[in-house]
Amino acid sequence: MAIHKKEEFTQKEQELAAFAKAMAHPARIAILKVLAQRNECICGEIVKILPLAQSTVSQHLKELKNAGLINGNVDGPRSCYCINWKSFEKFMGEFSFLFNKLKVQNEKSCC
Amino acid sequence: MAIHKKEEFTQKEQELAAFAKAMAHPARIAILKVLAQRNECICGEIVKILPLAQSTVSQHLKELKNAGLINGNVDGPRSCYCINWKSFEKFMGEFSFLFNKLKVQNEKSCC
DNA sequence: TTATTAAATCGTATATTTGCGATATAAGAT
DNA sequence: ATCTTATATCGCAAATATACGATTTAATAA
Repeated sequence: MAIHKKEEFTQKEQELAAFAKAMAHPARIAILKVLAQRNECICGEIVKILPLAQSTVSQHLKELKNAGLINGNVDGPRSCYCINWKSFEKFMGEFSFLFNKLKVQNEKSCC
Repeated sequence: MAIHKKEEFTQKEQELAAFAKAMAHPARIAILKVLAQRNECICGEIVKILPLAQSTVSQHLKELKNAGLINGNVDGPRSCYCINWKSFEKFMGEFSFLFNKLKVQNEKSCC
């Protein structure tokens, strides 16, 4: 693209899009699932489970962390990740709010 | 990437990722908002509202339609779009189910 | 029929994402 | 101090997404 126009949209629109983007890859959905299922925050476990190289998984984890969907902290020689439920709920709530609210006043779709 | 590995993930993971991807751009969030707010399914209206060229908007609409998030039908010389509430609810439900369910059994995050 | 209008599609430039191997970093083990 | 193990980061190649102008398509208006 010539110029990226993302900044011409509202803050909220950009935030929701960024949240969606963080989940817009099956590998990251799979990572979130694994993190959500375990009581312990695995790290190398994810690499074993996913069909991807270690460096690629690390990159996906970084994206999820940057988006605020997961937390991570170093634990000795390894890293420990887990879902950031607060931000997750915040975004899910915003999506539901945005669309559910509107749905009520516009129940009948015209096409 | 050398080879795209998306098909190595489960069907559900791919579906959720595709849904998220459809919303992973502020322009598409904005389009969904406009469609949700109006009782009538606009078309050229969206072009007027968004800071993007007509062809670009058309492209975004196509993506939303392909992802099943909106419906569209030709109405004379113009096109009419609206939110596909059913598929929207389906996906929102799946996300909530996946993560809310897991959250209950894993309330305490370790980091 | 020809012009107008609305929207889709094509072609193309540029930006971003995805993926991997290689390398770096950092902590614990020997 | 050196080796091992776990993870992060770098550099690069290939794929995909974003954006636009130009063109096409299709329906209504003149």
